[in-house]
Amino acid sequence: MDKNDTYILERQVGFVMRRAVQRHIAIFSALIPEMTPTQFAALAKLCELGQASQNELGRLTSMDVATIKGVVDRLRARELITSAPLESDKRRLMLAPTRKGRAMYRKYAAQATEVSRQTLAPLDDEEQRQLMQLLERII
Amino acid sequence: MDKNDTYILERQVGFVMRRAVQRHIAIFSALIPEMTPTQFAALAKLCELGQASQNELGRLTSMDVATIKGVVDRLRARELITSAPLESDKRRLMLAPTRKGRAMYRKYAAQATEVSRQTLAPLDDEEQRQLMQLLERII
DNA sequence: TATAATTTGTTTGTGTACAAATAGACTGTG
DNA sequence: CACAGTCTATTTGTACACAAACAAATTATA
Repeated sequence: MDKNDTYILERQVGFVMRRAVQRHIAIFSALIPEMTPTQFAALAKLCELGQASQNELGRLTSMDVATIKGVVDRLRARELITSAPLESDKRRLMLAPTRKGRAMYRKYAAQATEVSRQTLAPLDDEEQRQLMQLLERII
Repeated sequence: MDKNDTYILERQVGFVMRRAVQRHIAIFSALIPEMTPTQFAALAKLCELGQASQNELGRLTSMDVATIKGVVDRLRARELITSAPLESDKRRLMLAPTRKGRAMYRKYAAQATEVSRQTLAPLDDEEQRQLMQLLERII
């Protein structure tokens, strides 16, 4: 078995990305203990859109139907968003942020940007741009 | 509010990394449907080491104590690894791959390398090296 | 040596994440 | 109109992932 054939866990992209995500989540929960990255993503996107169906919000935040349901349930339980079936299409569940939800988003938007800044802090500006571009290409 | 102050989900490292990991996991489970990336990581590291305590294996694979316990339980249930308390230190649970576990590892090691290859396929060699190096620096 | 601190492992609870099965609502086409 | 296909949401089951609390064993130190 050649040296280059050996499987080395530490050199696999998946492993390295998993660890990078772990560090990112740790930074996030240190700066924004009130909610998870996923919850914030859904709330932020909904605030940006004004309103959206659950499915639509899931697609735009890259969450599976089952996942977005759970996230929406928890956001609704905390009264950060509301949901109501759409009159014109009774399959769809329209979501909208509450005043409290919008306030929460405004409160943490700057912090969320800071999370990204700290995550990328070991890199200089050019390297940060490179990393983002490379990541976007392997999505 | 300045344009640059606006929080744009799609431009946050965390969001982009989460999507890249999603794609990676999809590739993994297409090529290696028999086990998860996490299970394979633990099995691979244990095969590399020959044996290790549960805690040690967790540290080396970046898994939380609760997480590694679950992973170990499932690998043991499938008879890919064995576990036994250590005589000289009764706190420690020594793990080792079974013959079946080693066979499984050998069977999929090349496939696992292929998973990394396909994940990075959109990038040329130089870009792949860059991405890996940049990721390693933000861990 | 007694006990304080550390290490290892388990348990519980919460939160993603996805597959697969189901049900109800809509849309398009014959 | 009928009905096949599609879309939206829910439910169930499995698998990470981490925090916090706990017990047991070991090590360090007073």
